[in-house]
Amino acid sequence: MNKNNYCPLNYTMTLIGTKWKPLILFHLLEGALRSGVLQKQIIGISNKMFTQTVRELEKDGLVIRKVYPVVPPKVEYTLSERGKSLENILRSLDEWGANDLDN
Amino acid sequence: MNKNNYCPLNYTMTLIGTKWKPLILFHLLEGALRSGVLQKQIIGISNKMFTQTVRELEKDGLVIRKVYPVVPPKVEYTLSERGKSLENILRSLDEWGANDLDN
DNA sequence: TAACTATACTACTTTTTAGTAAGTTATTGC
DNA sequence: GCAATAACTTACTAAAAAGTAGTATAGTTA
Repeated sequence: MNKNNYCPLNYTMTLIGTKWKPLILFHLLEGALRSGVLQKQIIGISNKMFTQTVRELEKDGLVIRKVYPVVPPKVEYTLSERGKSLENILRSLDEWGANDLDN
Repeated sequence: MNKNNYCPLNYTMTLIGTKWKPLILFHLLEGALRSGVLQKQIIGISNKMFTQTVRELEKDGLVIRKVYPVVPPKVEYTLSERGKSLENILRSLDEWGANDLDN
């Protein structure tokens, strides 16, 4: 238990509270995606941040990374069960933003 | 419309996606709080980050800052309607963290 | 008159996050 | 044998977020 965990909300934020994580998880809600396809959907992300972010999500058990041993490489990302359990939150965040933008 | 807004979720994250914002909003769900009381509830926050963060939340219209012209100063923070509309999200994030910590 | 109060501001430093640009891999198809 | 491919990886730089420590305020109370 680190010092950020006295409040569960804070713990949640350490897992998904960065610029790109929620966006990547959100795009994976629709199902598995090849690395390159997913990356193209995340407009504005650099190659470095994409790889770094999905790897962190993998390390935290929110996404599953499946590598096919072919050349050129093929890698697919899917949400884990733990990742899927964020679905309501991710959709709520998106909906809130959509409503708020309407004013 | 800036470049982060192509997805509403991303827009939401620019409003509340920092270390302390969700935590401060969460603690205000219970009602108005004096500045010092609120700050003491946010364990680990520095004085600077507290002031800076509530002021940003005020600027974004998520909290209301009420100043009483007395000495020593008295300042109260409340959620605005816009801030209150985040209630479900904030509680969901907290609940998700609580469940996840249980494994 | 000096300490105390609650709130905030400032300058400065450190830490974290993000971006750029180039290189690596191993096989295929020309 | 050389370019094209998809998915990284690395070194370096830049920008954003957060932390530390000190200062300001102006009435009230000892």
